[in-house]
Amino acid sequence: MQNNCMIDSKLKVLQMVAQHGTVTAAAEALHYTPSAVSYRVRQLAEELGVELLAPSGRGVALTAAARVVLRHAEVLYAEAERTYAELAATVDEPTGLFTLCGFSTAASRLLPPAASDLRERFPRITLRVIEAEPVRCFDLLLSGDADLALVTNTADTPPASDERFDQKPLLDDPLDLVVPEGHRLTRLSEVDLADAADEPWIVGSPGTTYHHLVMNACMTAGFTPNIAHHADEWETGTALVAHGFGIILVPKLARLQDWPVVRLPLSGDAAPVRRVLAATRKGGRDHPLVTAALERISSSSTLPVVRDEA
Amino acid sequence: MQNNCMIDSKLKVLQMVAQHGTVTAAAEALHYTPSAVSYRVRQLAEELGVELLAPSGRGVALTAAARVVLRHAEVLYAEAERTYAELAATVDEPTGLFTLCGFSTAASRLLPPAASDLRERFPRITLRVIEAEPVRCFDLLLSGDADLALVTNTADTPPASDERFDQKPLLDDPLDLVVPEGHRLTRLSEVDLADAADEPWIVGSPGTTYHHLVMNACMTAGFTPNIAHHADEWETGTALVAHGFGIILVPKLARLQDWPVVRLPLSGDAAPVRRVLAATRKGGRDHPLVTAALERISSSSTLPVVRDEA
DNA sequence: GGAACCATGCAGAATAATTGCATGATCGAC
DNA sequence: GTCGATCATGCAATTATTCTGCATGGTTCC
Repeated sequence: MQNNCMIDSKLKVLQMVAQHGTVTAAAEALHYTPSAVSYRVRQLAEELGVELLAPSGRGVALTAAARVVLRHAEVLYAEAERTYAELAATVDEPTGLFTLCGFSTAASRLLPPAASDLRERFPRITLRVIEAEPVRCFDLLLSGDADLALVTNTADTPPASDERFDQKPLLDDPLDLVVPEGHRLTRLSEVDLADAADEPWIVGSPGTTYHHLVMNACMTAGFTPNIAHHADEWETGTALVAHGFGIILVPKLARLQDWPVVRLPLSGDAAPVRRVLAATRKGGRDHPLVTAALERISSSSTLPVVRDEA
Repeated sequence: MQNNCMIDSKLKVLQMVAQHGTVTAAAEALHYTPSAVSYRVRQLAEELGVELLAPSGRGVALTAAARVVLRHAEVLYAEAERTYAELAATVDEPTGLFTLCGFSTAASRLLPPAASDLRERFPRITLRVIEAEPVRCFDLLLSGDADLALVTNTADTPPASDERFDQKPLLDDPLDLVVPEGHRLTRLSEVDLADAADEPWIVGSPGTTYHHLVMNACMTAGFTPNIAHHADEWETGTALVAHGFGIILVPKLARLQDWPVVRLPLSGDAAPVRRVLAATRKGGRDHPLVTAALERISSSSTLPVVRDEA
């Protein structure tokens, strides 16, 4: 996808200062130096005839005028994205760089086939895949370093109402229960999450998305899990399970190493899922490369596709 | 008012090429050289990854992609204008240059008092008034050389649907009949346009707005005028009237030199008017300086104000 | 066929943006 | 309090970008 021509880059600088809170952090995100950022914001402020930044502590704070500008900037960027999308749709052979990003599992299981498919259908596009946490995915979208992101919702993730992004539910990734081989639950024909209420649990570190996900799932199923261990990677968790330290929940999308464990699909209404969202910059959802990528991901996935119109 | 920051100036260049048809004319309007315009358009095209201009005869023609870009550019500019307006409304003391323009009569009768009033209310604003034909007024708005224009509708004027402009009816300027002193019509207590059906008429040159205006008025009143002479300036027309060559219609707003003529207000339903419109760039209508200027013009005018919401 | 007009490319000039450091100011820790 | 860390900004030098002036090649009109 092309970079932001159309909108003056000074606005992007201001937006980055707003996003990252400090001039220095904005500079880092833009691959600039702090003094360049400072200079450009000052310049924008002069051209607009208003103050945009005010010193606050050792950093800066946005003025009311800056917030006005940023609110309108969202509209501008969305319109620019729609333009790029429309142009790409009218051109026979889109050209340029298209970057997909997504959290670990998505990056390993969903993005490579989609990218490969796109490369075949649009040979003149250079494709790039970045594995990044959801929060960083949104940063990548905003800075133009990525064009489509697969994310899950976390507490740090922008809300759906954020006018800078489009977030569309893409598919639901159900969670499987992983138990050691020969575990009592493997003898049941159908396993419900509540069946595992008395087991020792292995969850993510407090505060992580995975921790919340498991906790919420258990609460919904009607019990508070007995937390025996913490593990933040599937590999670690699976190893603990294999050695009989407890059980874990893993998304279907996640591939596990070869351990003596059994993956049990969960049934019942409370069967927990991890919802995968497709995020773009506002206005970029209809870009032909975006729709092609999402189509491919939806159609090739064995997971339930969310047919919701966000 | 501030110049166009926010939107990349390359878009303005493309818009100017579209508006003026040739690279050379666009360059002139932007105070650039043709090669600079050519360079910038090429650059925009490269950044967007599309062709924007194609050679056509000895000039250039816009591609479909260029038209797509321009359609979106209209939205961008409108949003930028709304931003400027909102910023100016939040700032206690607007600063900068504010330019009013209008056709001759408006420039001499309506703009000076409005400008004077603005200068008093906004001392830090530099005011500028430009007298220009309606068509050029729109060019001035587009190029940012003017911020508010008083125009009348002509055949060359952009239609109300043009998304680059806001055109709001401001006031109706009724046309008076000008006859020599002692003319038979001066003895009537009320004069209808139809009463002048048999007089020799002095109108503008064919094709001018004034010509159309008079012709339409007469047609509406139910007669085809007997055109004896053509005069494009009030001064000339009045002189001809004074010497008994015929009669003319002049807008109430127009001041006439001291000739032995009588101005007769017209009554009746068919009483012709010249509608004065206030034009701004799209989105600029709510700028505090614009609203202040229009308020002043409306309130100080003895002419019927159009209370229409355009 | 020639003159006028138009767009574009290129080298050099003018302009603008960016860096690298130095300064001053604030905050937290000890 | 004082020191070190963090942050923003200003300035001079460097670097990148943009613009001009002219030359070229194509097109139209007379």
